[in-house]
Amino acid sequence: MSWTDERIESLRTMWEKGLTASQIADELGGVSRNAVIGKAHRLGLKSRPSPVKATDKVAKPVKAAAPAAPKPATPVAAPRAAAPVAPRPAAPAPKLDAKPAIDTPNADGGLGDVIPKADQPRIVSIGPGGFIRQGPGDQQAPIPPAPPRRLVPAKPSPEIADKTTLLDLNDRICRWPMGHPGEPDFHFCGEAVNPGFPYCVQHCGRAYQAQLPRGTRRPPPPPPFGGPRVR
DNA sequence: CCCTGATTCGC
DNA sequence: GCGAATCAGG
Repeated sequence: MSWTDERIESLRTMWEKGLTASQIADELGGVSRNAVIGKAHRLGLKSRPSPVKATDKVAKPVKAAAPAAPKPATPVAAPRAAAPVAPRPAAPAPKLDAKPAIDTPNADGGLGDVIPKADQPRIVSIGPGGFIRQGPGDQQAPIPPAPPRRLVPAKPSPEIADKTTLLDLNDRICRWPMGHPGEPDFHFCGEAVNPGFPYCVQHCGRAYQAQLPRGTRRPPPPPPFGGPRVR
C-alpha cells in the first residue's frame, strides 16, 4: 500500500483525534503500526502522550556504553550508539491522562444528559464517518468531497439483512452511516429524511449543528458519532 | 506478557 | 520516503 492523499488525510485526522497508531493502522489497512508512526513523524505531526519519555536517568547503557573511552578506532562496529547521544527533548507535557473517551454514541432520542464543556472554545461537530466538520473560520483543507474510507462491495450477510445498506440508499431515506464501512454491521440510518436534507431530522441535528447561528445556545455536544472503534 | 509511541537505519 | 527492528515506559 502506498500513501495516497486520502490515506494521509485519514491518518492526520485520526492521529489528531487521538487514536492510537495501532487503531489507525488497523483502520487504514495494509500498513503496520510502525508505518503509521513513521509516516506521522515524517508528516511533522508528532508528539502525543508517549509512554516513553525522558530517559534522563542513566546514559543509556543499552549498547556500547563506553562513556569513558572515547573509542579511538573501535574495530568492532558499534551499531547504534555510534553517534553521540544527545539529551532528549523530553517535552514537559502537562500530564493529560484519560483517553479520548469522547466516543459515546448516545442512544437515539435521548440526548438529554451531556456534559457542558466550558473550556471548549469553539464547537466542533463530527460528521458522518467520524469526520470533523470545521467552521468557516478554520478551514484547512478541502475535504468536502465524500469521506472516502475503504468501501467494500456491500457484502450481503445475515447480520445486515434488515439493515439499510448502501444499495438501499435513495434520496428519501436518511443516509447517516451507522458503524464503519468495511465492518460487518455497517449500515445506514434509513429513517425518512428531513425534507430537503440527506438525513433524518435527528441526524440533521448532528450533521448541521455547528452551522447554527452563533447565538444559538445548543451545547449538547454531539455525542460524537462513534469514533473509529465503536463496537 | 501486553500495550504504547520514538528512533534508528537499511532499503 | 518507507517501515521493520529496536528501544523504552506503562
